[in-house]
Amino acid sequence: MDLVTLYKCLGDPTRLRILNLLREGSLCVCQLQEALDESQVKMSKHLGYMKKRGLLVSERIANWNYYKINPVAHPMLKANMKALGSFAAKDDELASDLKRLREVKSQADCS
Amino acid sequence: MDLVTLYKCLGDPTRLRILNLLREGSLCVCQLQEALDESQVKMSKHLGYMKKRGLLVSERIANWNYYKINPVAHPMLKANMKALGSFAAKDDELASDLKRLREVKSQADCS
DNA sequence: GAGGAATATTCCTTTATCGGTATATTCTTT
DNA sequence: AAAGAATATACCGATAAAGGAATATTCCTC
Repeated sequence: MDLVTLYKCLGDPTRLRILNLLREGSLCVCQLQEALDESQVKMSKHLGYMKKRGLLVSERIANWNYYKINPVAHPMLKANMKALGSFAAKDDELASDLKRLREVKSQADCS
Repeated sequence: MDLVTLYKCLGDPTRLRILNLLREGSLCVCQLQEALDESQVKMSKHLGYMKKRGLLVSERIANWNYYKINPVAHPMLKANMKALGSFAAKDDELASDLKRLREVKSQADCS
């Protein structure tokens, strides 16, 4: 995966919000959808976009598709994800996304 | 300047090549143009794109317009520029861009 | 195998991006 | 003021992105 592709993936607000949540580990589409309060299509498309470019990997378990950051993705991704963490603390939207994710997770499991 | 905008700026091959050279400090359009062997319009447009978004600042001196990285740009930019440095050492194109820049600089001054 | 849930894909429209050609602007020099 | 150099802008065409609506796929359960 080349650097330009990596930055293109990062250069979209929805994808940044998704990646912010994926710092927490593997998540399925509906969890992301709920936490970000966005449409299913939008989620699926952005996840597909990043997977296609090697940023994410997915694993299907029953009806659910779990996405996570590709552990062998570009090293620059890890650095930016880490920086995103400290940025998220100061950013209202990213912070409340995380908060909502925790609520979503604490509710009934996807299964 | 927001994070998404920053990443959009980084998500283009020509702009990454420009930024790689601007790590060396302030450069005028014709120096960049020569070092990257690209058209004047292309250079000017990408520089304008980044300036408009707060990534670069410029200073006109006589006929020449010198661009440099905005010292007060997003902190994430600095981190990525630094990382770009180590990446450039391994990347053929970025490395030869730097080489050519040094040739350009060693030649007659712009003035 | 029929129905339902989770997800992906197709089609469409709108908007952004990129690069080129041609032209304009700005500044310097004569 | 005219010419030339360095740079910017306007306009155009091609391509990519982004999101919505509708539909398809996949897998589970009954």
